[in-house]
Amino acid sequence: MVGIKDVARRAGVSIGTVSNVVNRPHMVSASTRARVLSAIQELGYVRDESARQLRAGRSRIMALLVLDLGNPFFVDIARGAEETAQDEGLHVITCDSGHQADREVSYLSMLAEQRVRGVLLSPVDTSGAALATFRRSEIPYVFVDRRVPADEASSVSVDDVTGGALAARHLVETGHTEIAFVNGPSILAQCRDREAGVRSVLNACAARLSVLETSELDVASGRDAASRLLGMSPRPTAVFCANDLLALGVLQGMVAAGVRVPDELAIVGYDDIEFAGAAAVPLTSVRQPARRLGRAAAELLIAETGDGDSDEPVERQTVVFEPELVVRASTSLTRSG
Amino acid sequence: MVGIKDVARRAGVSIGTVSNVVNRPHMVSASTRARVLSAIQELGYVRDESARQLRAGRSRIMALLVLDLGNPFFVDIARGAEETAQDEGLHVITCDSGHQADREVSYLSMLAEQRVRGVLLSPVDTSGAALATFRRSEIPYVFVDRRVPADEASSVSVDDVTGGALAARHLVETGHTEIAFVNGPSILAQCRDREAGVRSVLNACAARLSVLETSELDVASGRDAASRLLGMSPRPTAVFCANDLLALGVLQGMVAAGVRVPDELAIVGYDDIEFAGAAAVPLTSVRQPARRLGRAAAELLIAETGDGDSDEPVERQTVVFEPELVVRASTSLTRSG
DNA sequence: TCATCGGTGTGAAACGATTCATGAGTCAAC
DNA sequence: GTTGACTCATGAATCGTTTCACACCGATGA
Repeated sequence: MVGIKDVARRAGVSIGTVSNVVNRPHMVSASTRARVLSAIQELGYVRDESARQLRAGRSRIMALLVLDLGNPFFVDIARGAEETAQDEGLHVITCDSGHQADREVSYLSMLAEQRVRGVLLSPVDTSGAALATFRRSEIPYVFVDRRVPADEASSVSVDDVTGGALAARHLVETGHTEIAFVNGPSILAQCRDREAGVRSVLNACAARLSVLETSELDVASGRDAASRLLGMSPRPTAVFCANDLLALGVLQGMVAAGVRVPDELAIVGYDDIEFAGAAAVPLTSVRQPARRLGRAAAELLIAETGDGDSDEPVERQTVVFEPELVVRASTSLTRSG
Repeated sequence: MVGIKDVARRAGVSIGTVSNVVNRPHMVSASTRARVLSAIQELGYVRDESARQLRAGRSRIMALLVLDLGNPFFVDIARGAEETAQDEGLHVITCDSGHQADREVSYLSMLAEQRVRGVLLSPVDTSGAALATFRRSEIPYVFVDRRVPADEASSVSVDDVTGGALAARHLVETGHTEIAFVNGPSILAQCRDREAGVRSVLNACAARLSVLETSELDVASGRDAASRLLGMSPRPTAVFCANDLLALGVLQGMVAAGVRVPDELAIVGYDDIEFAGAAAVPLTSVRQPARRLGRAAAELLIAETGDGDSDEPVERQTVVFEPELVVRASTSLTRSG
């Protein structure tokens, strides 16, 4: 593989000069520069980032480690992060832990070995066992879609308690008193918070709440939940799902079972992914500003890693966005039900 | 940041010994090994992959560069690739070109600088302008979801001509004679092939075909196409879309306009993403084995990069999977239409 | 004529790991 | 007591860059 010294030889200059041509062209006379550039062209020289990084001690890559790329919510976060990174001349690599703690650990250790500039992290494991070892690497990280105390790290999240409350209030206001909450694994803070929001509203009124916990936050789990809901008596008249994938699964199960939505069962999802609006019955959902989440997280991380020229420690920030309820057909009675 | 020499000093051994403990533990006596390991623990040493890679000349990372992570089809490909990579002790990083040639170029040059082990590539640009410079880096690559001549590179794809024909035949067989094909940008080989498949069937029978080309392969473009379809006269009775995102958009537009599906308009999608089955009207779709695609591509790449120990050039392979039609409600008349 | 100075280019010292030839020590066999 | 074989550990060379102190050169000013 052709290296800088091959270029130097070809152009008849020293390797230092080649490096200057590449990194500080103004320090090199026009004629030399032209000679070096054409040598680079002819040889097809591509600079070796690992050598560069070894010398520099820092990488130009930031990582985004998400819970589930199958969830378009996280894809939107990735898009937001990439937008910001691109503005700063950084690259983003996206890793998918698939909700598995061991994969999270494996990715984190790889990222530490790569000495990435920083990590945007949407962690599986709240206990921090995975993070405990990573933290020693001193690579900065920012939590995404998870609020943590500011002394631990910066974080960008959406107020899930409010989100849960929004959904619950909407169901109460549309007259439901028998409500189910299909929640994901309670190990996830998002799930616990959404449930807390739901309870805060329902405890204050006459509605009855049943909570069904699923093992995953995906469509298949939603279908499972649907069959469990069908077996309940009295059967709830409304169901709120911890995310849109669950809601789509529940909807699918209900449609298959001939249950009319929203007449016999109202459904509210969470995230407002693009597919929510295109569902069998367009889903009412709690919208999260995913792209802005990604942008903000990347900005915080960049601020934290700084340009390395100032020594003052950047203070950590906790950014919390507000969710928004989007009402669609899945909770709006159109015919007399 | 703590390096191998800090560990060596702490454990009272040479750096070579520390390296041996990490990479060939059996070559080190038990007592020394224990001493070194505890030094590593205490100091929180994390080996620097860039130094390692600089020495080794090769990376342990393979890249997957896809057209659009917002399309679950590509997420499934990523999952498949990761499964295979994990078995080989490699890591996958996923990059999203978002159908933009300039981002593709930018990612490719980053990957070349990183000296990744190889790239699984689902390219925007068929002309190969982006690839032309990348090819000089001599980093192996395998095409995913795009067939190319075997002398150019290995490739793993699905027979899109057959896929298009499957969809068209299904529509003809269910009695349609006025058929629209909502296609993505014809710059994409997949789109051209699917159209060819459609034409091969429709030319042989009495059906009439109109082709609508969209600028993107996403839900929003599908909605646009829907409004164009609504304005046509005679209005087609069936529409085949080049992927499920387009189909979902068309479906959404039709439902919003009060057009009954499938009674007034039958719809067929492509890819059979998970959301197709959960749509407003469950979509008939042409299924592609995305995960197997990813797995196969990763396997080919790994075979190609080899273990570096043998010099015989691995011959390139062209793997082609067969698509499969999945019939659902969007093309099955249930009431008298 | 001599010091100074900006503009260019050089060469060597890092960066942090891996690897390999070599050496030091131990033990068994002759 | 010498030899050979074997086990462990060492130290230096190496990977491909960047960076920095220094050298060179022609021009300018005193």
